[in-house]
Amino acid sequence: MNVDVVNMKRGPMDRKRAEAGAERTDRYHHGNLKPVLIAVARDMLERDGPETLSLRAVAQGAGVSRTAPYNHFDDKEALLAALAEDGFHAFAAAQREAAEGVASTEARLVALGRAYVAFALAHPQLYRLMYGVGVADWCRHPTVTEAKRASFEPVQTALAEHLGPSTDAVGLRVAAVSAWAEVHGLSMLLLDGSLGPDRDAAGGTDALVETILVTYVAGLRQR
Amino acid sequence: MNVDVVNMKRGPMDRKRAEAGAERTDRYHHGNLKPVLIAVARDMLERDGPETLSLRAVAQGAGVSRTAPYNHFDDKEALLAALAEDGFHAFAAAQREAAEGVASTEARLVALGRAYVAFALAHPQLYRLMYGVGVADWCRHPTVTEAKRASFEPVQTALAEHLGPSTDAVGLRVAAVSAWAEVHGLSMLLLDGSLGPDRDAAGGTDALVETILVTYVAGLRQR
DNA sequence: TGTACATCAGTGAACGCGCGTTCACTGATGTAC
DNA sequence: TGTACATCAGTGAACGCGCGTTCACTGATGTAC
Repeated sequence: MNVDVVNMKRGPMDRKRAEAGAERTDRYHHGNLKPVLIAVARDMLERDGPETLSLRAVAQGAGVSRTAPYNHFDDKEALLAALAEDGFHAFAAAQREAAEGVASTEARLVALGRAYVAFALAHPQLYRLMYGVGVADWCRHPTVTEAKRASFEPVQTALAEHLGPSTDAVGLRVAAVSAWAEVHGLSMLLLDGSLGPDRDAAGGTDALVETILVTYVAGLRQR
Repeated sequence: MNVDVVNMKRGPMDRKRAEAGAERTDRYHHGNLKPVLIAVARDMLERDGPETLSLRAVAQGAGVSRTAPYNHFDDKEALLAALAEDGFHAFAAAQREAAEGVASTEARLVALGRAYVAFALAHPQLYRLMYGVGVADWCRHPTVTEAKRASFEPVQTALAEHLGPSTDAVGLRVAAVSAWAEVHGLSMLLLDGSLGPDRDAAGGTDALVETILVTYVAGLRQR
């Protein structure tokens, strides 16, 4: 929990106008509620999962009345959408960072895969939300879909380089879907506990992931 | 909806003891409630998804009081577990059927993958439930875990044959996890709508799946 | 064959809960003059 | 600089709902004698 952020409210802080960088928050108008709601929701999401996250609990966690969030989000789904969108942006940043400065395309693809699974394992419930668990549809929130699409540019670039210009657009797209399926499937199986015994048998999660990624990438050229 | 099954109850049927094969059901003791609950729940699951399936609605759908299900299931999760377990048995049967009589190991692996994705697409919400959506844990229901494990025997056998005796137990296990991740990831991405544009670009869902499977299996030998 | 009785598998009422959301409101803020 | 006023962003009460589950009960069944 972002206890610090939450406790800023109602604290015995100065009643003067905020200095630059030091917001006062113990007032009727919170002044900073939207990001606080998102931060609290993100923490609660990881604790409870998207299926049972409740808007009322988020409001309470932010120290605000149950209805205050409606000044910032149309409804509960809009808050979930904001979480998912932020999630894809953070994921995209992690992907870019993983690819940075890795010259060999094989090594870059493996690094991207490693970062992919690491992100899912670090934020399990956020990852599930990003892929639609607990939400009927992201259709009403095209910004989520767009953020998702954008987050795949690093791997698409790496794949295009790796496969070379002889691979046409459709072939590239199919290869990207296949790679996506591999890491997404592996992440989901790790998250839902399907691979309990296999993690140990293969010498730990990292080793299992590494072996699978290296083997997968090695198999890419032969087509 | 299994309307026939449901409507059997309270119908103007004979009040005599059931003849073989013709159950009378319009009586205080339903006599057939457990399988009817499961059938109704399966239909409602596909309509509503595991997140929002309600035990009360299932009871009502079976034409029975809200509390009647508690004579057959400890709680809601036990009913969901029964659905998931049945799901894995049906999945296992589909896998065995797909593998049957296909001599070449490459073709058999592709056929198993095709049947895998086809099962997920045919029963999207059941498939999601089988992989833990809407349920905290299958730990309390080891029969589900066992049914899941057993359903992977066909692909494990095929993989062992395909890779040959030079592959050790751990290598085989890792290869199985990788293949599982590929088809599971592909299925989930298809189900959650992530591949909307890609289905068309690749010439339809079947073509996309086929290309990915063939390419994946072709890459298996080179390691 | 008849009867007592334990057991099974239903019933309806009720408990207690948390949920998303609407509503009329009000305190605080910032701006125009 | 002071003041009127529109707007913003909170409040608390309430609505209406569906949920899982418990409880005391009762009708139906099947079995032992």
